[in-house]
Amino acid sequence: MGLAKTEIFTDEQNQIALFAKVFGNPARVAILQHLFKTNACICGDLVDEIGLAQPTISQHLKELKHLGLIKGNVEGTSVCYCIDPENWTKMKKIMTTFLNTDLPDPNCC
Amino acid sequence: MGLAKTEIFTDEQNQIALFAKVFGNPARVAILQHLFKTNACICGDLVDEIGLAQPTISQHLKELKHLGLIKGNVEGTSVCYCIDPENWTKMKKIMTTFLNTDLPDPNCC
DNA sequence: AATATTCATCGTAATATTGCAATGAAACGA
DNA sequence: TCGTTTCATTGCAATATTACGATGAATATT
Repeated sequence: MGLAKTEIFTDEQNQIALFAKVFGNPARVAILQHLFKTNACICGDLVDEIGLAQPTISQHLKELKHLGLIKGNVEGTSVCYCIDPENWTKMKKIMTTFLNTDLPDPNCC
Repeated sequence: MGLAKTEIFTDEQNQIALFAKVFGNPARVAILQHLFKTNACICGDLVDEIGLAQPTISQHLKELKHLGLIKGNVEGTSVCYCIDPENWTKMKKIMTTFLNTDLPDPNCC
């Protein structure tokens, strides 16, 4: 297997899982945090900042881009990546709705 | 590989990744949502609610429990699972802090 | 005591993920 | 034009994940 049975879940549940999965690797978290911190767009600086090989960073960027959380612009030989504000906001809404579900009364177990 | 290089990241980044990873499967999202919805604790009802085999559900519950997000109480032959409010709140704080990072000025790329 | 119920654990097959070296492709400078 | 820089892509090895059948352990029911 190694493959989730997405058919039996709601679109919302699958979407939450997809977003969460992309945050499930510290390298991608670090990339996003760096993109936030530098505000300006960063390209291969990420390879220096984070201690991973260039193909590895490139692959993580690809996944973040595929989900729409970042976008990349070519600038000469280098590529400039940055957060996609609209999609980030959409994602945030979905995730926080899930996380903010009201806690049940503690008189449970 | 198949293994993230956790040594080169901060504790915060690794913790975010760990929490996110557990939400990265729709079955676990569905389990948590059901635990929230029913308020009362649920055991093997999850197997009926969600369309997965009992060992599969049991394994997902184990992972959620291992992270501390839920706890289980034995009640006769059945086991009662519920959200752990304190740890859920702690997790929520960490995740929302990450998600709520201020968006950079859009004059980027 | 014998059986049934409920859940955990083990073992396994199929697939996914992670990271890297090697190699391409595109744009720039000398 | 030729080499350099920057990034993407490919191919691979190691490991992780997902789901399930078979089985085990514990409690309840008869």
